[in-house]
Amino acid sequence: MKLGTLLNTANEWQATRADANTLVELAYQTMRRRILDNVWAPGFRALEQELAKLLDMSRTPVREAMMRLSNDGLVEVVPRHGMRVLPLSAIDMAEIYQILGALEATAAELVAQRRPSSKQLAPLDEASRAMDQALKADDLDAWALADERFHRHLIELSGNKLLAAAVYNFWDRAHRARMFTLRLRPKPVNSTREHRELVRALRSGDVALAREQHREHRERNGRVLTQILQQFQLPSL
Amino acid sequence: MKLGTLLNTANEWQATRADANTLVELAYQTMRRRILDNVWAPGFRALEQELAKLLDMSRTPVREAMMRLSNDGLVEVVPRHGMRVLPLSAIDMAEIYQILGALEATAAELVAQRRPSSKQLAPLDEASRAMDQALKADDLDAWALADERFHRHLIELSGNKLLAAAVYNFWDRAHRARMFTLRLRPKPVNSTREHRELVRALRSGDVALAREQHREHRERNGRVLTQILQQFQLPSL
DNA sequence: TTATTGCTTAACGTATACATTAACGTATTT
DNA sequence: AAATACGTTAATGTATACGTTAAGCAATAA
Repeated sequence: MKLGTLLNTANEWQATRADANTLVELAYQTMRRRILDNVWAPGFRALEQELAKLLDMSRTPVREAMMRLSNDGLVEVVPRHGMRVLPLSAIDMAEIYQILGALEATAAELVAQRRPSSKQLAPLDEASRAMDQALKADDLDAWALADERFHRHLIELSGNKLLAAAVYNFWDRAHRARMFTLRLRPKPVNSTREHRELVRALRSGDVALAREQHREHRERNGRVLTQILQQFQLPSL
Repeated sequence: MKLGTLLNTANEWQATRADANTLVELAYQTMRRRILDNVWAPGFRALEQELAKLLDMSRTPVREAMMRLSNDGLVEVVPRHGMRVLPLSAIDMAEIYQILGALEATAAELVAQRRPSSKQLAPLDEASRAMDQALKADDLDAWALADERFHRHLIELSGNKLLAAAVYNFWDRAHRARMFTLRLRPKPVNSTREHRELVRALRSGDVALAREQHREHRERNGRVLTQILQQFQLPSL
């Protein structure tokens, strides 16, 4: 309780976002989810008015939500053509994974610098185990969830809030492509090993190693994804 | 004509932002400039209505502009207290420079990978020369401009547009602190040398060296800045 | 047939009216 | 005197009306 209070006073404005029962928030979350879940596939178009009717509100909150999605890089808004869910080109994916490589590697470095306790690293181990299990059970969705859990916890451990926010933003952009290619690429049998190696580097406080390991991890990831996108000629994924 | 048309169809929406004579754009640019130039210092507060009157427009475009500034991390919007220009804590600065270190180092790496021609690197040399000159003339403002030119060109050379956009965003956030500390810190006599060394690494295509050099360059930068902020106890800069 | 011009109208940008919320002061109670 | 409850009101959130713009089409001229 005490802790919660303290955290809230620190940045209460963030709280006003996620939960706030404002219509803008509702519109934003709804539309974002539909895009990420590919219910509104890339190329999907809609006008302010239609969306307003669909969401049962007026154009104003829809507009604001559209602006936020546009800022997130999920849609583009063209003056008389409404909003259009952006396709994800292979080029975009390559760019995004370069960025993620840079940011997450830095996060790993920061974690290693902090000499994390075993307790702090436990969730990473847990996630690694879950990934293994999911892979054995051939449950790729569970694998993806555990993978995300691993990376999310790593980012949080870095302590750099702005970095975390930036990373999450780029994750969002890549999310659809990741899900789409999940079943098209070779089984991620090496991923778990790479994660375990990273944890070892973190535990030993080997800053440079942690950084490089994660950098390469993400770079490999990006290459695989990009190649698949190109292979499948998914011009408008 | 033909050419223009073709270019427009490619990404006309980008054009609609920078120039578009829309009131939102006007409000956004005006307010952003005032914040970056410290006309509206950190802690400055204003209500939608006041701003609307000030900018001679209605609340609607002001609202949208405020939202964009909030997304940029320049202001926060608290429901019944209007907009408040955010202070820049030493912690924020440290976080930002960690991010910039990661992103710009990756940019340097990408440039080195591309084996840039002398012609492509020329603007970097020019900027370095201008920095030297400015330093000799004791013109810190000119120095800062040349420094920014150098870094901007480097980023552009990387070819990663998303990375560039991300970097520019974080530059904006750090801008006020940079300007503020420009005259409080020791003269950046080493900066030019560091830039020249980086250019050498780029020219020779030494990917790892380029990356590390830029990383450390930004990290030193960040440390200096952060220390000054702490020293001067600028709790609400 | 093809290019150009003007008209129609859908969509949006902006203003404004209205509803909702919470901050603040006041009064009442203990 | 302190605390709490309540009403007032300022500020925001949302809806809607209105004027402007440009996309698309049709008609006309080359």
